[in-house]
Amino acid sequence: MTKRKTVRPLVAATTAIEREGRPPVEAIRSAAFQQFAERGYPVVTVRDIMKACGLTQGALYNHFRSKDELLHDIIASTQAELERLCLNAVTEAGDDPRAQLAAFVRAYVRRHCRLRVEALVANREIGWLDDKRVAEIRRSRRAIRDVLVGILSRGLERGLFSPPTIDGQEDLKVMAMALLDQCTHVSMWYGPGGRLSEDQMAALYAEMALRSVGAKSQTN
Amino acid sequence: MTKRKTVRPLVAATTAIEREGRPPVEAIRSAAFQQFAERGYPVVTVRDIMKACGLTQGALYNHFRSKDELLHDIIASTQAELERLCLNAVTEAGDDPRAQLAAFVRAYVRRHCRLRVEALVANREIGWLDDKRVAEIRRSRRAIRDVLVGILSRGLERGLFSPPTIDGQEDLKVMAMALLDQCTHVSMWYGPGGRLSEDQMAALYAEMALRSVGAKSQTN
DNA sequence: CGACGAGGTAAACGCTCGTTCAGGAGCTCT
DNA sequence: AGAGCTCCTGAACGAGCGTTTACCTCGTCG
Repeated sequence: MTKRKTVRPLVAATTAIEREGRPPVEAIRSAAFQQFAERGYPVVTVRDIMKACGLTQGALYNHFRSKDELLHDIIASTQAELERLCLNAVTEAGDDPRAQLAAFVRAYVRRHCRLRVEALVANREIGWLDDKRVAEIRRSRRAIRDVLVGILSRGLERGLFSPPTIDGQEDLKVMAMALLDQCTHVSMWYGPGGRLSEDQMAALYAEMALRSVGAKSQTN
Repeated sequence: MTKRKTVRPLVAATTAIEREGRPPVEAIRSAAFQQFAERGYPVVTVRDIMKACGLTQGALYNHFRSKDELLHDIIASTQAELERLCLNAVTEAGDDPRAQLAAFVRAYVRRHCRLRVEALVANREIGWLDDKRVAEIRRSRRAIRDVLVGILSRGLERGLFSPPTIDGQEDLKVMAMALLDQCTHVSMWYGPGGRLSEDQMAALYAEMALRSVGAKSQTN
């Protein structure tokens, strides 16, 4: 078999010819999102992206310095918005770590259901960026994880959580990673075809998280 | 920037020049595993793989029909072994669904810690295979998920689990996916550098799973 | 009206890819 | 010794890649 012509979508996504009066930069960004999500950064060509929004290869370089920079542009904006969303959810949830954890998970899951294409790309394609940019994204991911670790450790201090222990000691970082993995990868399989709505998914995952960390009852 | 020369590893992995007396097919398989895990299937070239085991490009085609078939070969064998491992763990765990769930999760997590390179490739690179082969792998994944669903539903029948409900009803498939996502993606970040051993990871994840599904106590 | 710049086209460049193939080295058999 | 294998080499192939370039087509404004 020689070079593959068409690759099956890595995840289902709506296909549509882009650009209905939108400024071309936006059309390119959105077409790139679709294509990267469906088939993965390295196999999507500049020609593919530009054809999807009715332009030709060369026109990309009127708007972005390179294919790499296009990827960075869409990943970085998505990631920044996710970080902001998580922080907001927690600060608006009041003082109780149980409410904070539930709010965090709900917001995080809802977003990964609704914007699964964007989430998918941001999570899967970082590796193609150069070192400095990858470091920037990873900092943001660590920040999100640390928000979660913070919630867990406050809940533990106040005796509201009793998470599993290993040799009598908790490992909050690992627990936070486990919870995040669970919520993040909803974007790999959740689709409008499923039985559960976004809100139902959010509620289910929040409940599982509360149980995992042994949250004392009487909660929101 | 033109075509990228070197890409940062997507995940840390030991690098070593392969082939110490092993038959070349084995050396190729193992070199391919390393490289696919570190940098991803589409950007790893046939030349890369063969250089890593001290041969030249052309020699690949004495052992595999194509680069595609090499990928299929290593993914399929890994996946088959995972399926077998999961079934074994459950049947050896006796009759109690709580013990079955714990045994399943322990085996699954331990394996994804120990063989994280293999797990990573099998999970991330399926998309590059052709339709028939991808269907085969997905069947195996579904089978594993259904083992988990079976455990949950037996536990529910016997009143040993009380999982979260959505509008008064459980969704065992979604719960099973959530648990599997959590355990699978350990392979993305777990490393020998971490505080927890494989067994400790397995124990922690098993405990989280039992709590998530509301397993009644007196267990293991 | 004519200059100008923004933003498009399509050919071309240099490179790398997966794969093929003619040739050769090193075995084991007879 | 030499035929017949198994396996490897290294050049070659056609194709596709990201990017550059020369040119074209507008709408705007002095």
